[in-house]
Amino acid sequence: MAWTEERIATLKKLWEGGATASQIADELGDVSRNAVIGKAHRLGLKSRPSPVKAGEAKGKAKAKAKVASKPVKAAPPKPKKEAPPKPVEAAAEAETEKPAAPKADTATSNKPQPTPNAGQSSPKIVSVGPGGFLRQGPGDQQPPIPPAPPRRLVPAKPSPEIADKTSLLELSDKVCRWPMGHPGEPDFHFCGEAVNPGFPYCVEHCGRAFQAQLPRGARRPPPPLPFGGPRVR
DNA sequence: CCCTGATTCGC
DNA sequence: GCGAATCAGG
Repeated sequence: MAWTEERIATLKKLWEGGATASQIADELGDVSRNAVIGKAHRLGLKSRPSPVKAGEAKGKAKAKAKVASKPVKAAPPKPKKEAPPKPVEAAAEAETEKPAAPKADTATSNKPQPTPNAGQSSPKIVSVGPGGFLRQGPGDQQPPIPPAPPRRLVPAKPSPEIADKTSLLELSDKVCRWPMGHPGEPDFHFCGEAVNPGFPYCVEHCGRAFQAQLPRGARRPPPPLPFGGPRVR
């Protein structure tokens, strides 16, 4: 199966949405986990919680004589490139909104909701309130954790309600990208609320994704994040 | 063992 | 460019 534009778009969004390579591969179908990873890297997306340390790049590309096609391969000393000390700060993302929107994606950004669809929400997916938990299963993936929470959260008006499920193909800069459920499930979707200006999530999910740094003595006891969130000490 | 992503390298 | 094989950490 070739990598069509759609498949690539799906791969990107699922990858950025926090889905694992296996989940993405399963979602796309007809591709292996390795294919997904390889494609993701070729696309330039990479570096998400990787179990493997980036320390040494295993120069052990030993003799892979398995396929035994090229018997003699002159292996000149490969210059190992050493990454210069580069401070990791993807933090500034929260403020600067970059209009790097896919080509055929921006068209769906402005969609009216003629169907209120009241009382029709999926029973399995609940909107968690502050302090609530949303664990659907052990294999569930994490929402992207913010690298650097802003000091203050800007208040914004909560939208009345957007009952329509937002598919990953309908994501845009304007809607909340918080994943609901997990990829692969039929009703997996994204929040789709109007975003808190300057943030990738709506107001409610900003409250889950970002933890305000409160002055001493006014700390919040339980972090609302399921797990894996930045620990407040 | 299972899982994960990273990397290499023959194709 | 693609992805199986392989590696390495959890």
